[in-house]
Amino acid sequence: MNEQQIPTPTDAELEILQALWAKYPESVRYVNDLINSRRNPEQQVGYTTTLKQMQVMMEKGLLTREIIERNHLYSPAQEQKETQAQVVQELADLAFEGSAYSLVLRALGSGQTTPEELAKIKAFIQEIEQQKQ
Amino acid sequence: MNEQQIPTPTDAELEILQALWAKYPESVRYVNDLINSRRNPEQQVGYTTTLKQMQVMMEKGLLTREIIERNHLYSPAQEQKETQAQVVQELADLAFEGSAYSLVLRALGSGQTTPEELAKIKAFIQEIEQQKQ
DNA sequence: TTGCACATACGATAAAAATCGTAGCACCTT
DNA sequence: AAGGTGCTACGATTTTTATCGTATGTGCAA
Repeated sequence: MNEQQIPTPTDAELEILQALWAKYPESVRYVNDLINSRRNPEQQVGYTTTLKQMQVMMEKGLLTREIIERNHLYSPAQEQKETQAQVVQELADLAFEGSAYSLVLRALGSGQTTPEELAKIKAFIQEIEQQKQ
Repeated sequence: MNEQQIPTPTDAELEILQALWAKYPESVRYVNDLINSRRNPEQQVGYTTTLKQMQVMMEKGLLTREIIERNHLYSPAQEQKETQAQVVQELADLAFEGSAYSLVLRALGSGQTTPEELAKIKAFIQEIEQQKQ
């Protein structure tokens, strides 16, 4: 029985994945430091917490591990874009009646996108439209 | 001390909100039925579960309630678009390094958007660009 | 007026997610 | 060789989220 299916990550797991997508393979120490550098002083998380989290993630199939000269180095099991597609789909189902379209509209509506980004998005849409025909 | 801040909804709470955005004010029964109609037979949820959930949501400030002729009718406390903007932002932070832009790209990349929707998105971007200058 | 049929309130429990404490091992430094 | 430093393993606990059982109330139909 090949356990093919990878569960979609929880919030804390996404935080860890984000650290690893930026650079991998990497150590627990690296991930823990990076995470804490982005958190308020009040909600820093202990090293063993991150360690345990990553061990669990390995069991779930979210991470892989290699041991090089006694160092444990972890990597994401899926590519960033796969996981991202997964979580976007999930959010669309949960809060946008399954429509990626209205999710996009909402994201654009936030006004946080720069003119350059808007231009790139338009270009990307052009591309898709080209392909489709 | 005016408790202004509304917490971002959990998954189960979003499911309930989605039911109410479609039509409100409405009863617990309505919400429970609608939710179950969208779920597999195995994971149907009991009436009291939904009831409890909605009572908690009221305490959190996510829902409001009015009592009309002994019927308890609930409504979302926030507009749909506000909550949606909130959860999109949260997901962007968690899985897209805070960038709504790359979230949009990923959502578009899923290939689930129809040509019509793509056209509308382009039009919407035009609008934003107009406003900005 | 008895007793369903349905509704709410609320405590309890279950399940899932997140955090931490402690033990134990290896290596370095003195 | 003794102690310090830094790591992993792993059980336990805490916190949050989700689900449910039971008690109780009210109107309506037989």
